[in-house]
Formats: sequence, structure tokens, C-alpha cells
Amino acid sequence: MTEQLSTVYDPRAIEKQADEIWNRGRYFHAEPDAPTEKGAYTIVIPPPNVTAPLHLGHALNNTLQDILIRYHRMQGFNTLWMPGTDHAGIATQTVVEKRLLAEQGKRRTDFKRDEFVAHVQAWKDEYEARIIRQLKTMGCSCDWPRTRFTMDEVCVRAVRETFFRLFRDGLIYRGKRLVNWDPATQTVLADDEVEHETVQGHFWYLRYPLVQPVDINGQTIEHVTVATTRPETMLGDTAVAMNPADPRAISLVGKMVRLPIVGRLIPIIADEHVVLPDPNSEDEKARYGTGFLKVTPAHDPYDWEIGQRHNLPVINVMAPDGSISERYGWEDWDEIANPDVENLLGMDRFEAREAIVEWFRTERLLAEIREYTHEVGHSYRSHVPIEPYLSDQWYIAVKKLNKYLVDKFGSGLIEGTDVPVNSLAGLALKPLVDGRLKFTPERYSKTYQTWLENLRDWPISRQLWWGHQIPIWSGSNKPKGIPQISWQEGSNEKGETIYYICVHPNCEIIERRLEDEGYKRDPDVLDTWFSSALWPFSTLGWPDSSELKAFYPGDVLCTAREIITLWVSRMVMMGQYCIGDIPFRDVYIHAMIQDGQGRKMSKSLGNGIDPLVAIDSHGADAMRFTLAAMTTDTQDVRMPVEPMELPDGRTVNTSPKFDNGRNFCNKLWNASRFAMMNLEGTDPDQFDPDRMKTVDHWILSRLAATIREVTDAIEQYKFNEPINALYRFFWNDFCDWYLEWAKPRMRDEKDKPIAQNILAFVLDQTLRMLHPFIPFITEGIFSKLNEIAPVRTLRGVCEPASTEALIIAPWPIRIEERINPQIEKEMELVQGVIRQIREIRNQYTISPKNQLTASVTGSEQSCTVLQADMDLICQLAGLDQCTAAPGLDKPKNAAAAVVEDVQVFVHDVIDPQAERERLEKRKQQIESALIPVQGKLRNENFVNRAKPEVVEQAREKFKELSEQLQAVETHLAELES
RNA sequence: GGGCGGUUAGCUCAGUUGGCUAGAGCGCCUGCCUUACAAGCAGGAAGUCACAGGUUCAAGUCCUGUACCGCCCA
Repeated sequence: MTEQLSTVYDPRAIEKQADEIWNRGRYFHAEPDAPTEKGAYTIVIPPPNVTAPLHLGHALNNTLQDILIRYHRMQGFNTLWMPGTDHAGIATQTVVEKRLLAEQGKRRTDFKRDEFVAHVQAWKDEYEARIIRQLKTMGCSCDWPRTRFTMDEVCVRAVRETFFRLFRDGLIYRGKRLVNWDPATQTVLADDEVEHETVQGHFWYLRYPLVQPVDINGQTIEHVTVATTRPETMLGDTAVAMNPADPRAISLVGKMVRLPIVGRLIPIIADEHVVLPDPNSEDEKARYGTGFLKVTPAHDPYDWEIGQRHNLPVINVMAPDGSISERYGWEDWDEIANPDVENLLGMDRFEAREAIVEWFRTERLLAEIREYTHEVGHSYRSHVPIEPYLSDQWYIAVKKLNKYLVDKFGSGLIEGTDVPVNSLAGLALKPLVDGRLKFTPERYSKTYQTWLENLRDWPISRQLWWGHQIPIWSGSNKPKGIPQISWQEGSNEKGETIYYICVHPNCEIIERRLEDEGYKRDPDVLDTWFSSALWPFSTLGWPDSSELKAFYPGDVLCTAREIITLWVSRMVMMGQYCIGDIPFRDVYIHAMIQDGQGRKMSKSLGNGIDPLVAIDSHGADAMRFTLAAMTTDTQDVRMPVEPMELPDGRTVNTSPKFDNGRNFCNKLWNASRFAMMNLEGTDPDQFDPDRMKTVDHWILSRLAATIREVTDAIEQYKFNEPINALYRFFWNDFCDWYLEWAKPRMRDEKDKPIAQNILAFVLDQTLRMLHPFIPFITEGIFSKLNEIAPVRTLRGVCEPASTEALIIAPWPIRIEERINPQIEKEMELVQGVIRQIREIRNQYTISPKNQLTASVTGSEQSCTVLQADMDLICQLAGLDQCTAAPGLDKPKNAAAAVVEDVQVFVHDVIDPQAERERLEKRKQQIESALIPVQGKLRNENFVNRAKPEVVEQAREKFKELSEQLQAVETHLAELES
């Protein structure tokens, strides 16, 4: 059967084979009551958006999760990886709207709401299927039958339950506020959905005429000049403010100005928010400012606050689409309507800006225009500038004290902050302060903490059709005798009393009754993050599932840093609020993948890599190997992107970095193939620990050290370290040396059983450690190994349990007692001698087929070691004969080399010229190594103050280098003579 | 404006609490189709650790400052 194995690793075949093994055994599935000594290990997937297929960042994210999951499964935990997807309200609605416009020329409003939602649902079905297929192809060992979607019936129940509780507890309220309004998608955005971008803009200096001129220091003032970056908002100005410390304030505060174009009379008020003008200031606001600030409470958050302080009218002059309109709260419209303003109605805000600036210019009221570079908030979805917009929204009160939380969480402020323990923000912050919640890398805990400390109330309504419709019904009648509801009193835009009623989940009859009585359901939907916040327990069936007991709290959340505030904090908040415990104890933040030039991968740049393409070009294991090997605790990793032609003719983006992974898999494949060619008939009963050779002790020592290193590293969320350790062990120790030395042993009937059993055991243990990183190929090899050498134990050394599949094989146990520094040091000397002989062979271009003769001399101890392992040296250095003994002379015509404390002579190969060059080079190396050591030892302070072992080390080094130098110089001198 | 990263070989990156001649992979050079592997084997060359100070017997590593690149927040 071994002959059937191809000489080159074929990912396709082996991926299929491993998949079959895993599906047959249902190994990904977790039962809540499964017997286990170690308990449960749970990860919930960060649900990918159904907006688009997964990209390479997802591949990294999910590879790391799968490594953790497979490792813990092998460690014997009852392991659950919960899969699913997120409906991604605004993003998905936007892409579907675009598609409908492109394909059918129709807008959202051309459909009925349920028709439109059906279109989004179809999109979701398509992309959810694609995403799940991508994850499966990558090898993610999720419990697939549990797959959830943030809008499926199970998640809906959790959303309704949570909303009801928050509403009942008074933590949800309706408020009129300035919100971050996206005029393109016409929805409100949370603060963290706003991206700040640097924009080249202007300051326009507008003159507002005083109703009556004012005399200041003998000068007659007829205008005040305000500076603004958004002239169009002047239509809604209701005051001009100046700093009370401004010397002109005494004469001007209390006077009125007539607002140009509009004609509205507005007061000059004093407010400390206004920055005093100072042309030499570092502060741009002072440098650019005139000392007069136009105040537009409906269109600027700072102006809103000034308006609140001075009871100014709030005049909204825009429609939700960002055009100028008199119909959305322009309260004095009837009084001031005039043709100049009417011309502006219906204009887009940027069009209106130009028209207004032009009006000021014509009227000679435009004092100046200056260039100004500043940060402007943009929608993270539509990328248009955010408009601060006055609107009624539902909010979650994040810093409000909650009496229901006192019993469980206590009260008072969290030390060093102004965040109450029994507020939602406090629920999220306290576990971090207490050390129950940990970030890796640790620095990200600061991001989390700062955000929570400065958190403002969370606006949760979104003016969308795709999402969880807000479960609130409103009407003007006070609800009477209706069960299963909670209600609040409020008022509408006209100031009439309105009752807001939230209905308990699973009470459709009551919902219908309310509608029959004339109550209207809120058309808006909830912010996507509301349902995502519940993900760690909504997926387990909360509020009424017994599975929570088994799998909540989970263990780790694995995600990217951009989402710490948006999502992580809210999951902790809601987990604490709904269940009373944090959803995970560790948060692992991994790097963001960029292209070779350090740019984000994106569709528009065309520099993205589709994981399925990487799998087509290099194989799933190769992709995973490379991704894990790149994962250190830095915040970005670069992945050069290059087009490549696949066998099927497609030219696609992939990365040459995946070659590393593929090459390793190929090496693993071939080494295993070779091993298995020699493992037929392996009999564990014939293993005798007393007949192990030096190389056996050595490889077991290296294996034991690798088990320790890999296990410790994974426990600390390190991914490149275990990969590197395994790479070094497998390639540089096992393949380069152990396998080579094993070849002749396989022809020795007595020695063969020892070598076979060690070979089988080491391969078995290595496959187990590699499995979390490269699951397909290791599973495939493991199943072949099971056929050829079903029992791979070393009686009296280590006897791991056999299993039908690698995915459930026990993780290698630590065999610390096999770690043998003495043997490792001896083998380093042996390898050093071999390398030196090979170098000489290379230098003299002696064919590998030519057998050479050599001799070695040096310390008694080293010669004993080398003489004992002389067959190893002869085999891999291509010698027919070699002796090691102290006091040997260098034969005539021999090339010489130094290794540690021995000299190696390769007989009858001398070429004086080449030999001189080689020895000169060596001499220089030794001398340059000697300089720092000599410098240290000559320094009294070093000898006196450094740790004794460090000084001792330096002395030994000095001795060895001096002796080497002397030897080399002697050989050089002999060449001259 | 506040905060957090980064700058080490041609490229992508490691480098633990300061302590052997600063490492790996890719690329490069030389020689090999050696019956596991040319996606391989053997060997080699290649670094002013961004810059300037400081602490220390000793700094890629700790401190201060500067420059450039990037991210987050306001």
C-alpha cells in the first residue's frame, strides 16, 4: 500500500480523506453532558457578516480559533466551537439595495417592506452558505448542526427577552438628541461607526449685521464676523456666542444681529466654550477664530450644548436626505419665509453651501476664505460626511445606576473611575479591573478601559428594514389592563403625550390586541451590535436552555482589534446583565493582514486574497501553517500579494508566503512516506529501552523539549513559536539527522526493531502536535500509519493511547525525564565535526561519492564521545575510515578544521592555496569573536561585578577561542614552511 | 489634540527577566537528479539592530528625545 503514496503531496486528495474521517466520527459535535474530566472548552465564532464572502483576515481569525479548539479537544476537554453568521443590518441592506438598483433599476422604496426583506433574506441565504463552505474548506472544526444566525428564531427570542428586561429596568429610553446621521443611508450611527478622515476644507468668514451699530473704543461696529466650515447651517442659527472674557463682550453681549438671508433676529450671548482669537496661538481654533461663534443647536453637538445652557430655539433646516427643507422643525418658517430662502429649499447640503457662500459674496458680507485642513466624521458604510442631526431615537443608558443590579454587583464607583459598578458600563469594566477578564496582548485592555470610561449612551434604533424590529408599540391612550407589557410615558414632536409599550416575548396575541386598539409598532430596527452582544448566550438558547450550564461562560474570544469597543465590550456588558457572568475570560486580539506595501486588503484596491483561492493554489494546510507562523503579537502583518495561474487556467491573487506552508507539508508528506516504507511489521514487543542508541536518546530528548515548548506556547496564545519549534524539530533534527542515521539501521535485523519503534513513536507524537495547525495532512498520514504500525508505544518510556482518528488522539504528555542536555551536547559535537568535513568537501569540490579518510584529535572527553559515535560521522560525512584520539598529529597533505575543542583532519586533499584561504577566513572569524570576550575579561568591573556564572562562561569561551586560534595559526604556519 | 504600535539581512519576520560570534524562511552564490522529498540535499555570502543622548561591567533589549510609517480615539 505504501507504493500507492504519491511522491508529491497532493492537498486535494488528503483534504477529502480527512473530511470523510471527521464526518464519519462526528468529532466536531459537543454534547452538554459528555463525560469529561477537564470540563468544557467553548469558543463562539465572531459571526462573519453575511454581506460578503470571507477574506484572508477571516482565514487567520478562524485558523487561530481552530488551533485552540483542536488543541483543547486533544487535551480532553468537552470542546464546543459555536458557528454562525451576523445579519449586519446596515451593511447588508446597503449591498442589496445596490444590487437591486443595478439589476432591476429599483430602489428600496419601490418595494413593500416584506418584499424588500425577502430580497435581503435571499442574499443572506446565498452568502451564509458560501461562508459556511469557506470555513469548512479551511478545516474549521465547528459544531455545524448548531449553526446560528443573529436573526434566526433562537436569537430573536434572546433579543426580545433582553430588550424587554432593559426596558422594564428603565435602561432603555426615548430621547431627542443630535445623532450622527448618515444622509446617504438615512440612518443614525453610533459614535464608533463614525470614521474620522482628514479633509481639505475652508473656513468661510461671514459678516452678520448688528441690528444697531455699536461703538467700541470710538470705533463704530456694524457687523460681527463668524468663521464656519459649514456655511449652510447658518440657516438654523439661533445665536452668536462670544467668550465673556473677550473685551468686546461688554459692549456686544445682549445686542441682536439680523441673520443674513433668513432675516431672523438672534441675540449675542456669552459662553465660555467660545475660544478667544489669537493669531499666534498653537490652537487652530484660536488662530482661525474671530471670537464670534455662530450657534446652530440643531446641527452641531457643541452648539446643541450651548443652546441647552442658554435656552435657545432649536431650528432644523434639513431633511433626512441632507437637503435644505423647511418641513423638519424649522419653527419660525412661517414668519421668515422669503424668496432668498425658498430658492435654497431642496438643495443638497453641499449645493446649498456654495449658494449661500455666493449670496454672501454678492451681498459683500463674505469677509474672507481660508484653507483649513480638519478631521470630518464619515459614515463607515456610505463614506459620506456625517451630519449632526436632531432626531428621536431609542437609547440604552450605559452609566445609569440600576437598582436591580445592586444585589449581585454592589454599588458605588469603580476605583479610579467615575463609572458606577451597577451600571451597564460598570458591568463591563469591573471584570477587567478585577483581573477576571484578560486581554492578550495585554496592551489592548487599555483600549477597552478608556472606551468604557468615556462611554456615552448607546443609540440603538436604526432607520432600516433589515434587522430586529424594535418591539415597541406606541399610541396616545394610556394602556389599561394589558398583561405582559411594560410601558413608559413620553411625548411626540407636537408635544402630545405618547405611551410607549414594550411587549414580553412570545405574546403575539397581545401584540395583535395592541394593534387592534390603534397602537403602532416602531418601524425602526435595532443596531446590529445589539444582537451581536448577546451572541455568546443567544446561540446556546438563552433564556431557556440547559446548555448554558455546560458551555457558559466560554473560554476565549478571538478577534481583531477594530472590534474591541464595538463588540467585545457589549458582549461583556450583556453577558453580565442577562446571565450575571462574563462570556469569556480571555480576549485574544490578533493582527490585521495587509498587503506587501502595508495597505489594507480591499476590493477597491484589488489586493485581497480569497481563502478558497489560497487553498486552491497551496492547500488548506499550507495556508493555515503560513498564517499561524506569521502570528506574533504585532498589530499588523504584511502578506505580499501576487497573481498566479492555477492549473484550471484562472489567474488569481495569492501569496508566495504560502510556499512556506506548502513546502513544509511536502516535507512532512515525504518523510512520513519514507518512515512508513520502513515501518511494515513494527512490533512494539520487540522494543527494549536498554538497546536504544545515542541517536535514539537524542531524538527523544529533542522530542521531549519540543513537547514542552509547543504546549507551553499554545497555552499562552503564542502561535508562531510552536510552529517554529515544530519546524525545527521535524525538519532540522528528525529529517536532516535522525532519518538519515536510521537508514542503515533498517538493514540491521537486530537494530531494526528499536529504530522502527522509535521512528513510529516520534512520528506519531509529531503528528499529534502538528494536528491543530495542519489538520488535514496530519489526519491523512495518521490513518495510514494506523494501518501500517497500529501500536506506537515505547514500553517503559512512553505509552500513548491509540485512537481511530488523530483529531481525538490525546495530546502528547510531557516526558521531561527524557530531556538530556548531555546527549544533546554530544550530538552537537558530532554534527559539528560532520559539518566541517562537509565544508572541506565542498571547498575542494570533492564529489559526495568519493569516500574520504579523516582523523580527529583534541580533549580526552571529546575524543571518547566522537570515537563512540564514529559510525554516525562516517555515514553522514562520507568517510571510509576515521579515528578520534588525543594527541594525534596532523598528517601531511591533510586539510584541517577546528570544532569546539577538537581538530579535524581530512587526509590527502590538500590544495595549499585553498587551504590558506579557508584557514585565514577561519582565523578572522575566531579573532573577531575573541575581541569582545577579551575586552570583557580585561575589564576589572566586569570580572568583579558581573554574575559569576557569566564571568566563568566568558573565561571558558576565551580558552576555547584561544586554543582554536592557536591551532589555526599553527596550521597556517605549516603551510608556509 | 490624546493614546497605542512599528523601524533588525535584498524581502517577510523572530529575538523571553539586559549576558556565548544577533537568528529563521524566502531570495542570492557554489556543488549535487545521493533509491523519502529538486516544493529537495550539502555548503556559503549577506546586518552601523531608524537616529541622537543616557543608565549599566555589559544595551537590539531599559530610560529620554528626534525622524519616518501605521492604527485607534476626540
